[in-house]
Order: sequence, then C-alpha cells, then structure tokens
Amino acid sequence: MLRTHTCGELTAENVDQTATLCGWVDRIRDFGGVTFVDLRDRYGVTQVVFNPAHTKAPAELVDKLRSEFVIKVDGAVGLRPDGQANKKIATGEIEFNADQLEILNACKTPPFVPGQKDLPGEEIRLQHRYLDLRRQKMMDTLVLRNKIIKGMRDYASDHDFIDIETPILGRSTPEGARDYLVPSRVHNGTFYALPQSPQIYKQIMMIAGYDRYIQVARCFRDEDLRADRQPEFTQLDIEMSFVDSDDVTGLIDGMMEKLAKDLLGVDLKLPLPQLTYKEAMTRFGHDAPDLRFDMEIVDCTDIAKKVDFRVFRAVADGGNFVRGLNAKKGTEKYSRRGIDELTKMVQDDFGAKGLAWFRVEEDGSLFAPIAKNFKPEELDEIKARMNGEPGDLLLFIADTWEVSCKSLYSLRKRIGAEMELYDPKQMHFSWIVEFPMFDYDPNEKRWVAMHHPFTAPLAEDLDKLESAPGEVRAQAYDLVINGYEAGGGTIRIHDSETQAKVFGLLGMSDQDAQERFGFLLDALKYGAPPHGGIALGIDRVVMLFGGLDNIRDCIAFPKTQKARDEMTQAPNVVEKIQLDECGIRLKTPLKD
RNA sequence: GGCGCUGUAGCUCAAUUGGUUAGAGUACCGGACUGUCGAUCCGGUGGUUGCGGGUUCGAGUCCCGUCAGCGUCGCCA
Repeated sequence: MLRTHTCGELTAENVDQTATLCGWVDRIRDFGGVTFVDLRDRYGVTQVVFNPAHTKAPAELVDKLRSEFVIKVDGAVGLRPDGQANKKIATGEIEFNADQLEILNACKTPPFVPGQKDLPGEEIRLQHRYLDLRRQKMMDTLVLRNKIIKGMRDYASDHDFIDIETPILGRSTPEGARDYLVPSRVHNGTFYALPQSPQIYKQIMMIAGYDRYIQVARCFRDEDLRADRQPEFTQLDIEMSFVDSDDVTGLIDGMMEKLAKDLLGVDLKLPLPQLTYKEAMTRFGHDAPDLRFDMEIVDCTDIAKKVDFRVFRAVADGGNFVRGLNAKKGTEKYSRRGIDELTKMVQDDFGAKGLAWFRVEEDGSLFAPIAKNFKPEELDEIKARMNGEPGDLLLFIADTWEVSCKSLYSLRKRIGAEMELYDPKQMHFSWIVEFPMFDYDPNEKRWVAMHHPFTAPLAEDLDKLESAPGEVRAQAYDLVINGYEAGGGTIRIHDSETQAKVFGLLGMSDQDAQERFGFLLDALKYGAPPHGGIALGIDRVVMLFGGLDNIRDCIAFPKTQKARDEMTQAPNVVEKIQLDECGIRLKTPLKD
C-alpha cells in the first residue's frame, strides 16, 4: 500500500504519529508561506499543511498542486491550534503536517470539481462520469445501493435461498417489451435476445427442485426511457416452490422491514397493507398509488345523472364517469391560471375533454363559471359528497373510466407534490393485489396478459377463464413504495393444461405455443411443483431509500433518455467485417 | 412518434420584452500574502450565444428546421 491511513480516519488519538496519506486535492489555500491542502478520498477529507519551516517538499512542487491532482504525502499528525478545529469534518481536530510530497498524477483542469456549489448539467456529468462519481452524494448513493443489495442477499441467504445465474444470451419471447437482439455469428440470420427478466429460467429451476432461488439479475428492455426507467436495470429476482401469494408477500414484508430498519431507522408495521387493484383504481385511479397522503377520488356519477349540465349528464348517461378530487385548501394555491395549467395537462396527456371545477367560497357557496348550470340543491349535494369546506378546490373529470383514472391520478400526484401534502422523507410501503389476468387490446383485437402469460388465475375465478376473461383475477401482487412500483410477482401456472388454455386465450394457437414455449409446456409435464415469486426493482428501491427523484443517480453508468452512454458514446458503428460475420447488411448504410 | 422545458465563457448563470463593444461569480493564468478551511487582495486570458436557414436597418432575444439533455404521453407482459 502506498498509504498507511485513509483521509477519513486520523483524529486527535493519532497525534504525533507519522503516516502516509494518498488522495485527491480537493481544495488549496495558499498563503505564500504556509499552504493548506484539503486531501480527499472515499473515506473523508484531511487538512494537509505545508509549512516551509518544517516540510522537505520544495515550494515549487507545492505551487504546482491544482484541483484533483493525485498526491502522496508523508508527515505527522498534529493537533490544530486552539480555536481552529473544523467541526464540519471528522478529522477536523487534527491537521497533517507534511514532510514529503509526491505528485502521483496531475489532473487537467477539470470541467467541474466534486465539491462545487452548483451541480453541472446532467450531460456534462454523464460525459465525465469519473468526475461526477467522485461527488459525495454519488458515493453515498452507491454505498447505499451496496448495502441494500447486501441486505437483500443476506436476508435471502438466511431464508435458505440460493443464488443461481441464468443466461444473458437467450431466446426472444414475443410477448412483452421489445427485446434487445444479439446477432449470431455461427447461425447467420438468427438472434439471441437479452433477458427482459429471467422469468422462464427461474420457473425451470423450480421444476428442477431448487425450491428457493434468488439472483441479482440484469434485465434489458428496449423501450423508451423515463426518470424511473432505464433500458438495462437490476432486479432482485426470487422464486419459491410450494407457496401461495401470502408466502411471497410475507417474505418480502420481512425483507422490507429489515432494510427499512437497518438503513433508514424506520419501523414498519407488518403485514404491509394490501389493496386490491379494483380498490386502488377506484380510490386513486392507478395501480401504484402514492399512499403518503389522502385525497381520494370521489364518484359523483349518480349525481351527474340528475343534473341539467349537459357535460356531466351526457357522460353519466353514456355509461361513463364523473369523478372528482377535493384539493383541500387548494383555492389559494390554484388561481384561474393554475387551474388552466392542470386542465392543459389532462387534455394534452390523457385526452380529457376538460377539467370542471368549483371553488368553495367563504360563505360555503360553490363558485365556478359552470355553477349557473346547476340548481342550488345540486350544488349542495356535490359539496356534501366532496366534503367541500371553505377554501377547497373541487376538480372533476367527466369521461371514460380510463381517462378519468389517468387524469385524476395525475392531478392527485401533482397537487400532492405542489401542495406538499406529505413529508418527502416519509416512506410508505403497500401491496396491490388481485390484478386482472387480462387486458383487452382493441388494436390487436385480443386479450393480452396484464402481467405475463405464466400467471396463475385466482382459484375462485377459474370458471370464468373462458366465459369472461376480463373478470378473471390473477394471483399477482405489486409492491408499491411512495407511488412507485418497486416490484411485482405472481404465483405461476404449474400445469400444462392451464398454461395451454391461457396461451390460447392470448390468441396463440397450439402450434404457436409449442413453437415458442414448447420447452416450458414440456417441463410442466415432468413434475412441476406449485411455485411463484417476485422481482424487485433494485434501482428503484435505491432511488426511494435514497430519497432521489431519478434512477440515473442510482446507477454508476446510466443511459440518457435516448438510450446513449454519454461517456463511451455507445451505441456506435461497428466494422464492416463484424457485420459480414453476422451476415448483416445495413438497410441504410451509414456514411463514414 | 406526440407535447413541453432547456441550450450564452471550462462550469453555474445574467443580458431591462428586437438596439452600442454579450456581463457576473467561479475556474484558469500572473502577482501579493505564514493559520486558512467557499481564504483574501490586485491584474489578466477566455464567446461561431448548440447547429442551419429565415424575418428585420438591426437577432442571444422573433419564426422555421435540426441536434442534444431533461420531463411527460404513447410504449414499458
């Protein structure tokens, strides 16, 4: 080792000891005579003092030091003079009196330094990720990430799970997200797909008798990015045999309890609350609601059926919905202009026709441009239903179930944040259960699996599988933290007949099913135990535990919204010979 | 693919609603200074206002296109 100590460990207890430190120059304070250098590494910062009266380091060498130079300093620990301790750092009681200085490596003038006040733009940070990763916040996050993964692994290990790796080069599956493809050199014209998740492999492991499997698995989905979505991401993948839904959610309850306790000092009350999908959609308009605050959706469709106001009446009579939210004390926050912005959002994002609103005035009356369309007793009924009190802002969406859910969910989320209805540090864990098995795709005119096609239906809904697929509920469960889907899983189908039936419902002929999933259907015939599992989005869990608002800050080398790596400039062109070997000719050759 | 925000010195930002030679802080370079910790003080270098068109007597500012970053909708079993 070039060093004897790190920059975070020398304290008053080490006074008079000699030591050697290595690190990066964080800051220099040059007084012409004495020069102070804040030396930084992963562990902390130590003030190094170059005093010409005592150091052997030539002044010309000390003068050369600049930000982010990598240096090695021999010296001795000394107590700082009275009144000069720096309480902001752990090593603040001492200083390191330099004897010798060696510059291990210089540093070009960096575009930004880790300690600077204003964070540079994200593009710059990603281009020079090695500099960005030197920032304390990034280090803290990656350390947190490591603790979370270690905590998960330890917990799983304590519960008899074994870690098994599954292939990265696999077979493309037609259902689900777009695959990342890898061309085969040996078999020109054929392709591997990177795994969207190790789903089938882990089911096969259950059939093979490895009844408790985990993997920290990298997954790939070639879909557009979001603040909480990356094209490659990491899941804690879990599968267990001889279990029902409660066993899986119970296991994760315990894991979350441990992580929350160990890493956040938060005591969770178990079991974590469970909400059915239907309830979540009815009360919050979404299958991953943020339950840190109230403000539930209130249905006024029955009232709308009685009123003359055409917009409400026509929607209600047409079998659609008039539902609203009460933004408590929202009239001050949302002026006419603010309401216009909310209106624009629901129109642009979800195609809502409009946003109806009422202000509850000081005298308790409802004010709104549309109020004249209502009889006084109707206004009273609306106010009573919405629990309207002076200062409240009542917002209504009159539309289809889908549009009203999306719009009200989005309004609720935005208003909750803008009106600070919750403590951003608060954490809320819950389960959403009993998802529908299928969703009808009007474009393709067929049922599609809501989760994935291996999901087992709820036993009591089995008889509806053919008669009313839309009503069949799945043995599925999503873990929701602060309004984010942090994980999801299901109990799987473990008999080939039910599996074949579900494939059929999804519009797959027997031949198709055999062609695509024959190996799974076969495996199910060779003694498949009942099994199920879950996958947790590790990047998102880190984001939520770290109180961050985007997933890129939880990943050492993330991709931009256009799925590019700003540092390496991937993806990029390849040599023609590489394409030739794979038997690929570009449709539109790139000019070089 | 749609909608929106952003793009000015290495970095973070400003430029009075289209008007003189585009400024500040910081970084960088030079100088002063032996107790600072965002050191201080003096001086200096640094700009194709992302790129390409257009409107105008005149464009950082307005319009069109384009590229990039971010947010969002679609998409993400």
